[in-house]
Amino acid sequence: MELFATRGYSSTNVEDIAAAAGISRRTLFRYYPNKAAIPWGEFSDQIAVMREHFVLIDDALPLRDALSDALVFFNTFPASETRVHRARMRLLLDEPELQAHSVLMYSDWRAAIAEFVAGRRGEATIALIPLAVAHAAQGIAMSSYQAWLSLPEDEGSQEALHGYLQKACEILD
Amino acid sequence: MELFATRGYSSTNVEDIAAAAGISRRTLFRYYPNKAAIPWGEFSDQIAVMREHFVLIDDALPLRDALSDALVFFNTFPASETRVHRARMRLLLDEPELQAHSVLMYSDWRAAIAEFVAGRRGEATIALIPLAVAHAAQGIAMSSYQAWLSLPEDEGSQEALHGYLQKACEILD
DNA sequence: ATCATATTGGCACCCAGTGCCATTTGCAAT
DNA sequence: ATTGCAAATGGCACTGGGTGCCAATATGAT
Repeated sequence: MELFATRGYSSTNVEDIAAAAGISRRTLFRYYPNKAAIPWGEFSDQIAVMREHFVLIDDALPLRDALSDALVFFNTFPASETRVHRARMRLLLDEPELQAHSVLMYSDWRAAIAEFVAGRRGEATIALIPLAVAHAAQGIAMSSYQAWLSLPEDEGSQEALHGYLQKACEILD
Repeated sequence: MELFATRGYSSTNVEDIAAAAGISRRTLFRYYPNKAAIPWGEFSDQIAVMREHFVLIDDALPLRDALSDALVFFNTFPASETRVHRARMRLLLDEPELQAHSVLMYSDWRAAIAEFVAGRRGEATIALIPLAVAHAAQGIAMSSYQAWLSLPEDEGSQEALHGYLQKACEILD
């Protein structure tokens, strides 16, 4: 992340990242499937946490509100990490190659959403509406982050992000 | 498209595509910014058509219905092209690298949607809700295509696709 | 026919990603 | 401590996408 922050993503080659990490290039590619996965870090591990959260949600809560809660929950982090989180998300949203890979990185995340929606509606996970809602949820997250990151650094609190997420959820029926 | 269909996307190298097109590799990269852009073809040209369509939409029509109409309109094609269209879309949705690039390819398309939504709401194009709706619209399109492509070939009519698009639009408020 | 300009192609190069195999490391059993 | 084995690591060579540079070729107006 330091290298990316100083030199930019595209002009930092994997060779240098490996050197900075004290491992060989070959070994780096055993930990990360590709360069784009590096700034995403441990993202996929967090999905399990979101899945657990879905189990606890009250069945009486309308779907839209449940999703809103889940999005807020998933995007909650220690306040002390706000700055680094903003830096990482800015990188992920600004760099075209990383933006492209987001759809793959979010794949399991969307599956978790689709699973929840499907359960609510008594449909298959791969049914039209669950898939569409999952995609829309990703869109809500991405546009909320875009709005949040365009805020000046000192206004980019976690609460502001949560506000955007809740607001953007209003596009759902 | 023939090469991709027979050998698959990833095991077709640009060298062979250029040879099949009767041009050099170097020249190919002057027409397409990268390999992934090749199967997308003239996609970006079609966005202007969608923009024109938005101008003609009745202001009284609720936003959701207007978007539904626009999606149906944008995904209308001569019935004779159904098979090739399905083949191309299957390629675009199945191949991970192409899936990843879809978010970049759809970028201008989303901008057109956001612009329309922003106009309706009297907001900026880059405001939260227009961006979120645009992302959601892309999700609606993608999940509709996924559903459509999982239909047996002889049931995958254009009307079926339009039905999915309209149905998926119901997730919007 | 001439000349300016745009298009093309060839070449060399950088970099991401991978298969293969040798080497090293960590760790268990004795 | 020593042996032995499996996992992790590193080196190397190779494929393939993408680009800068410059020469060659085609295009089209005068």
